[in-house]
Amino acid sequence: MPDPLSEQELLDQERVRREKLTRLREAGIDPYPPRVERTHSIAQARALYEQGELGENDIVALTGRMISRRVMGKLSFAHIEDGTGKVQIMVRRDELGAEKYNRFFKKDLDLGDFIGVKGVMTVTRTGEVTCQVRDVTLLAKALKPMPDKWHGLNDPELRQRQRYLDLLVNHDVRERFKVRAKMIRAIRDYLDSEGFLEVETPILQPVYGGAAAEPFVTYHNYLHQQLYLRISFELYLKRLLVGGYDKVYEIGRDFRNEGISRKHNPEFTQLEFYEAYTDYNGVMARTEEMIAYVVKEVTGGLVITWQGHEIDFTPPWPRIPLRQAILDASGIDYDLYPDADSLRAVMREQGIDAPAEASRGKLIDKLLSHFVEPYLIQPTFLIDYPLDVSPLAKRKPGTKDIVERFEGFVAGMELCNAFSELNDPLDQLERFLAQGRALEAGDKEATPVDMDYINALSYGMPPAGGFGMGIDRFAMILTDQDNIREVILFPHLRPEKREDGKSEQ
RNA sequence: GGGCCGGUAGCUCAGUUGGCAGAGCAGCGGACUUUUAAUCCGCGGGUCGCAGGUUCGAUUCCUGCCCGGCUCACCA
Repeated sequence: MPDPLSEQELLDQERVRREKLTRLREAGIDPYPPRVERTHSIAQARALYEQGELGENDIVALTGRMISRRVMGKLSFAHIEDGTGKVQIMVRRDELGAEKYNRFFKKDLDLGDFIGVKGVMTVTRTGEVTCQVRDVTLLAKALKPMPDKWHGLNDPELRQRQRYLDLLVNHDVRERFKVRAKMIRAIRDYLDSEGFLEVETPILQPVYGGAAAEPFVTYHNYLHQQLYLRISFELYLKRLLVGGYDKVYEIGRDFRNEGISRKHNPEFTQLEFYEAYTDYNGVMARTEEMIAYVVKEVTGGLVITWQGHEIDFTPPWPRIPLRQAILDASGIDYDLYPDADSLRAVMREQGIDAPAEASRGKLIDKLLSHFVEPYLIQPTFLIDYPLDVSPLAKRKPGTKDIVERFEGFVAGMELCNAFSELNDPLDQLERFLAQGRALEAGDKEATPVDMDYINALSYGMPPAGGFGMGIDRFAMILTDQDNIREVILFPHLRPEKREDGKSEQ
């Protein structure tokens, strides 16, 4: 890779900025001074001025990036921006001094530079709150030109790879991640106020489990131990129920070694909570309550717009048995096909892709994703799932192969997944063994047997309901985005290709 | 991996039915004391993704490749 700082590689505009840097240093000005004088954030200064608390004798020191400049001879206007907002500054030659104004302000400063200004707050003839500047200092020089001030940065690849530029220039992106943070804060507020304990469990796990996914594998050099990045928190959180906590939750990162798509990133943020002495019906009610609380906190109401759809989160949400939903949408009643082969046959008759190696549960899941999921725009619970794809869920009484499980769908996406937790250690062991056999038979998403978890269950786990939700997807819904990359600051990207064709990293 | 779309100045984009490569912003020089996408005058800036082919001539047409986006497949 060429040295990004070598003279050879400089663009014309970068070369000019380097020359300014040299001039500044020759004039005894440190372009990256260690100290900053600041009395107010921009938002504070504006607010105080508008409240009449900053008079014409109150000197403020403001800081920010210079994002626009309009030089009109002996008078100039510019805007500076910090993390709280932007404000216009007015710079007069006779207030700054001819030397400093003509050379320093007009020539050596560029758009993108961080500057400090001292002056008084005032309002211009056009009514804009403005800092009338007595002195200007350079806080940090920018050596590269900013993206287009009007059109911003559109190139999707640059926006993801150089997110700092995207954020710098695209204010809606900056706002989006504030909404995301607010959403997560509201989730914590809700769960904390309901008596849940926030915990942290291992990311590096000797045995992975709790979901159907391929893991990332890593290695501890000093223990000579193979480890996996977690694919879920589930088995650790339920150990905490055994330990005596009634309500626990964790918000953190899961890692799944799978494809990237509009709805998938290899590492993603998950919320899981577990609650003793309830079941999936209780969890459904709590889900509605929590989501409604968060939506209201973040947006102010319960109805939002997502990609042109009005979505109403007002509880209660419809609860539809999975079998019924698939029957209504596809005409296929999977109860009539008690094994994978017969179900596969009827699916293929209808021209639906039905892989030979898929289990009955996976085929049902295929029907769900094909016929049902894309159309569930309004919040909807599908309930009662096949047992063979739900190895940690409690069997529904009176059934053989149905479990008490629901998934919540919004905006055509699976948002959350929950069930009555299986707490029968012997049943759990049998299901683990079935998973283990599937894993050995080549199902890469099956999980291995976790004997310590069986051991924990053997000491007794209270009846409980558990819940998992993709935070990123929820953020997509609340920020009106249709690609998960837009709500992850640094989404996973394929390695950047160099000119010689070798990849970096 | 398949299909579709794209890659032209730092940024956002036009354009060439094959004939000197364009605009706005940004930059440089100048004018300008109430602008705010400031304005006005002047200037610089390009491997038109890469390679090959057709042609007197290719940024434009053809082939291959690279890179990216969307989508399908994959994916609980």
